[in-house]
Amino acid sequence: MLLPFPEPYDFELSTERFRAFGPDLANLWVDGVVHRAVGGREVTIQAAAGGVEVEPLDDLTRPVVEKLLGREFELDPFTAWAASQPVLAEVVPRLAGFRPPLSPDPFESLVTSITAQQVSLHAAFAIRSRFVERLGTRIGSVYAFPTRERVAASSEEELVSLGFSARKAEYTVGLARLELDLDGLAALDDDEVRATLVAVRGLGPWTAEWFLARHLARPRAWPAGDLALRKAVDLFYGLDVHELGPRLDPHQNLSAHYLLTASRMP
DNA sequence: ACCCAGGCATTGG
DNA sequence: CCAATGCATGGG
Repeated sequence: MLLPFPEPYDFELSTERFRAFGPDLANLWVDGVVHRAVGGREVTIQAAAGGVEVEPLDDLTRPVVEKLLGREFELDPFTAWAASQPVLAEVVPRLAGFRPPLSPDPFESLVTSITAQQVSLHAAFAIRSRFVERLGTRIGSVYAFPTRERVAASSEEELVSLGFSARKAEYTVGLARLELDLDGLAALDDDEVRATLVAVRGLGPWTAEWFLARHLARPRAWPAGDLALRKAVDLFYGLDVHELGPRLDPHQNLSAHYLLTASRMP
């Protein structure tokens, strides 16, 4: 069934992140089709005229797919603004129809970031794949990302056996067991979310900012500590990432995604 | 055999 | 309060 998206929308380009650094077992891309477990069922998503074809599409799967594909981003104001900006006036049209994917679940978003701290994304994807395979539930051809309950019940040694450092294993299990309403973070403003997350062991400024950007889709999220973003900003602008941030206000999040994606286009 | 990669907490000055 | 250090894996 068709889930309409505002034009333009380039599904292939937008889902590039699900395959750019190795297979993502929780967001599995196979031959132009994205597979994702939702509520114990396998959902398939593929490009279609006027939007994406989603099977099955119902009240349970629709909000997850909309979140996953970043349907909440308002691209028109961004592209109109970008047209008058240095660098972005060139970069954004080259990625016409790019809509950053989001992490539909807060726990998944945070654990994904912990696994990606410091190491290359290739290494992070490999480690995370083993984690998803071991602690997640297989639903057809895809895996449901491990639940918070399942991770809370697992041991740090088990995660270490999958390639987590002892520290990251401790952070991940600790987060799962922590008494903190992760869904409730959506009700807080940006600075409150930052303060709450940074107070959690293992979650620093970088992780908090990517949570704002990739889970909450906050327009002003700007992961200035991100190594790849620093390099992209230096490449395109010859500027320090902290200098550029305020100039992009209030479009930092989409700008960051476009710059990062553009920086790895051939 | 190195060295670096989309951080973070800990330790030592 | 800032600088230095260890961390585990994958790719070059």
